[in-house]
Amino acid sequence: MKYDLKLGKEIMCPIEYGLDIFGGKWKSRIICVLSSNKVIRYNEIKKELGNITDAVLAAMLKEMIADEMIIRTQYNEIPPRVEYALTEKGKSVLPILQCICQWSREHSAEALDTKLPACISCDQL
Amino acid sequence: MKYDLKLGKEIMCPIEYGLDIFGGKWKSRIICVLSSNKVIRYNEIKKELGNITDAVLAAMLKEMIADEMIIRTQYNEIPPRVEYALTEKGKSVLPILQCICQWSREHSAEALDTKLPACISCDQL
DNA sequence: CAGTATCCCCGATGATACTG
DNA sequence: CAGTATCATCGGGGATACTG
Repeated sequence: MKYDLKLGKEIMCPIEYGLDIFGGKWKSRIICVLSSNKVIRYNEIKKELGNITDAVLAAMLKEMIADEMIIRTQYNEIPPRVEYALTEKGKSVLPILQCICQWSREHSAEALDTKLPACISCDQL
Repeated sequence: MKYDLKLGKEIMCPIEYGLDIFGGKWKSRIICVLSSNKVIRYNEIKKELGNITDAVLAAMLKEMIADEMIIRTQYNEIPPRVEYALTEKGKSVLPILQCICQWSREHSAEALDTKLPACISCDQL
């Protein structure tokens, strides 16, 4: 959901804003990965996420930069080096992700016959 | 995301489970509406949500029943009367929604030039 | 290495009509 | 009243190829 900052369109309810920030298939995972690495390079993120494509990863990172959830630091070397890290705003969602994670663990066992698997990313929260 | 209970497929990470439960465009709103009405009828939910269509509302309610987030009570009267209410599991996500709501209010002002609007549903949390 | 550029697919959501 | 049935749409996400 694009709430174009400049145009100030798409007035949204608070929960929508939150879900736009860390919802979707990848953003929460990216936050998790960044949370356990002070700084991390593009290809390391990609490796940790396993099966994300470049197009999607690049798009997610771009949105998250615009949302001020992460910062991108580019070193003009050859080969290029770019590092990503959580901003303070980014770090501030970690407790929420932990809450969701804990809630899910507590309530999924009843619903699913199986327990939720350990999650490489969430478990490092 | 359908994690068919019977087939037990789609093993997911905890955060995914949570986002499946209350993520998406409508579920969190439905939970909010139900949280401020002990019981509420189908058309009342629809009215409160404003612009949801029957097809989508019915689908959401069905999923949420399957997830054991809400209960449906049907009275065999004419005209039909059906009431919905949050289960204990459903109520247990309210603190999380509140967290998200509060976090959004605290952090959106910087990003958006405008404050997030009061939200009929969230504000009753 | 860290991405862009394209093209494509599918599932979530919406519109509309109909019914027990 | 409380839905179901169909069809249409839209965009998030994916596949692949290419590049400074």
